[in-house]
Amino acid sequence: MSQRIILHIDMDAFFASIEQAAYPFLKGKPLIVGSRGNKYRTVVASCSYEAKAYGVCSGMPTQQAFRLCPEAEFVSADSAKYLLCSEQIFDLLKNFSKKIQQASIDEFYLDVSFLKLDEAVLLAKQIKRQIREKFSLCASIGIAPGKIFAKIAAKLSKPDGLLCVSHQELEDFIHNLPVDRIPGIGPKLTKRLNLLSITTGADLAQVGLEFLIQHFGKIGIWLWQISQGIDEEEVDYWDAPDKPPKSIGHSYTLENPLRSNTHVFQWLLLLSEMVGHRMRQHKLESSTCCLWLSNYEEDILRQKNFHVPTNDTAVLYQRARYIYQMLSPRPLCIRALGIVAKGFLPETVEPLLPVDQRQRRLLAAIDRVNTRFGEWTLYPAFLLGISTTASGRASDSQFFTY
DNA sequence: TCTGGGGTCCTAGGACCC
DNA sequence: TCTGGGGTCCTAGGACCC
Repeated sequence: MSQRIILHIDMDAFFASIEQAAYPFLKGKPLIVGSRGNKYRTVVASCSYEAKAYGVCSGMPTQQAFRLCPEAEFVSADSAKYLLCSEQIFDLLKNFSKKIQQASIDEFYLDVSFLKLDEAVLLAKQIKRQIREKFSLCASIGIAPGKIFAKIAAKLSKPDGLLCVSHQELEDFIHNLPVDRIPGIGPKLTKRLNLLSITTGADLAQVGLEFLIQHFGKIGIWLWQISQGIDEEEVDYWDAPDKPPKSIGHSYTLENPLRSNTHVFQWLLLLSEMVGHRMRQHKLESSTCCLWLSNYEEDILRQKNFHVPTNDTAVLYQRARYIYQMLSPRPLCIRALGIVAKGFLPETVEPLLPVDQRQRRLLAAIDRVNTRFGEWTLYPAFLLGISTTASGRASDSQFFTY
């Protein structure tokens, strides 16, 4: 049987590089891209290599990042722009294989098993060149006989790298790999492995399957497979239907903590509308509502199955509010809150009751207005007075309530 | 001035039913 | 009437990823 050849294309400093390409004055400068809102109250979504040189990295609180690099430029993330660019890169990659899969906004897999290995290396060089010419962006590419090994190779080759691991080289590659470089092994698992004197792929291979199952259960099987170079997960065809999401949620960390129920209810309605709107876009209804709250001491997560699926903002809101009111004790002060919907079913074709049919038409009309004239053109009157960058709303005077 | 926001998958205990 | 075993669902929580 011929060996598989998988390419993992991993964009370098994706968001920051797009901003540098769009605004040339940012080129060559340390740049931090964070989420919308106060630039000192967020985390680094992406940063340029000039910023990385100061020790800045993704996921770091921006406060810490600015301490390391006070002269860094800051740009609020523009996810629509990054998504568009990601789609264009995906379109470009479709030219090279029918088996191509988007792994995240800035990562793609390409199965080119129909090529010889040296041809695959030439193709990878061609892809890098085309991405540079068309988008002024750098991509790192890993080539290996399995998806996870290609991904590791791409990460190791950064920035602007190309690393090919042949079938013959795979065993050495894995044996020399520190376990914390394997995607799926995070800080906790690394610590547990290290306590058992397992620090490399060679150690994983040496302790054997039985030992790994004994200590890690199902994850142990997966760890052993990695140590043996086994990864048979397929790359999807590019025209495979999109998998529906398993959950849809929104959360928001507040500038000032909430201390009154009225304010909590306003936020729950806002979040219900955000979640409901996205479910309606996906034509999904959910039966399980999950409420997440954080005060300064702990996170509280409560979910409840309501059996009757819905994507109606008002019903979602009632459910979130119900879960909130059932909390005992209820936190007196809330710094962040969120709602997640899960347990999806496809939207019912047409509700049976006239009252539900009217509500469905009303929601659809509101969604159409907001799609055409901008988010939050129409919104519930109960939200008057909430000022938030989370919703993307400007001032109330430009909008209409219902 | 000290940690965002969106997800996925897995595990484990309790309730409930047969 | 009591007890036990097995399966499934619900819920909470942990770990990880980008």
